[in-house]
Amino acid sequence: MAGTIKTARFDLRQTMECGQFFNWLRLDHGGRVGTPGYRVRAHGRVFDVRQEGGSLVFTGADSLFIRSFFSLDHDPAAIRSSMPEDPWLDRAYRSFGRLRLLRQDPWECLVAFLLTPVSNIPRIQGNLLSVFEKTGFEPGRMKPAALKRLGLGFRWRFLDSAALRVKRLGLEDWRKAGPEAMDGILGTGPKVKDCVRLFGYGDHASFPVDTWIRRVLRDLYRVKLKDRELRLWARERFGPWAGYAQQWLFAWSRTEWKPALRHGRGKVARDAF
DNA sequence: CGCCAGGTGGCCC
DNA sequence: GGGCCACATGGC
Repeated sequence: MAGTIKTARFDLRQTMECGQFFNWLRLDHGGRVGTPGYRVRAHGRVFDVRQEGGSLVFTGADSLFIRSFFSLDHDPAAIRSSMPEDPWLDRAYRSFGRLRLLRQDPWECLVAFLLTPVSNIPRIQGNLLSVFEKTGFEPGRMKPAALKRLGLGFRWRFLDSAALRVKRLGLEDWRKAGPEAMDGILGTGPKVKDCVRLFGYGDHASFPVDTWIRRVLRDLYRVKLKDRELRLWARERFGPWAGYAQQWLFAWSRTEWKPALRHGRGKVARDAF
């Protein structure tokens, strides 16, 4: 299974590396000209994909799956237009407006985001790879003793709790039960749940508030609200596609705002932008 | 080599 | 409900 799909306003690298999804490896392209490719593990499959100009080139999956996984039916320009005028959003959109929110599998997505609390993206990615190699993401193979040896820190308990819960229902029924099936699983606070709603269940109005989004809204938008209200404020402001705004702002703040903060002797927080 | 990291749960008041 | 704090390690 291989193929090519023409795309518009799509950037594979932004999509893979913006922080919504961790289950990929960059393929060494041996010095060839062109964008680096990725080996992707998602929905229990493995496929390779790279971008050549306006086209997505893939092997190991069929085009229907690729269209769905990469949300090629979404229209970023229309999504941006559905939101209000906003200089900060403009900035973020200018840099990351070609990413697409992926359609991830809810269970794989939950496993990944249970590894995120007080961690960092390189580590999350490494941890996720270890978990896959050890368990194949099968709840039945997620034994405490095995999880403890993977360098997950305190997060091994979260996976253990999730695996226990899912084993009780069965993976298929658990998936079909929707986001409420996360209730009672250790480690699923508001942030993790919002991420799984957004990235795993396709709830595009969801707006996860993490440390970077919190800073952006506080220091740049000058919104002084608690996290709980911030989520609603953002949903209200950005509308049914608020999840895209979240991802644009998140990716931008980490890659462009954060470095400027570090070099700015502490005071460029807002005015320099 | 300290500091910090896509938070959360369990206390205390 | 709000304000602490430990949580277990690795990345930089």
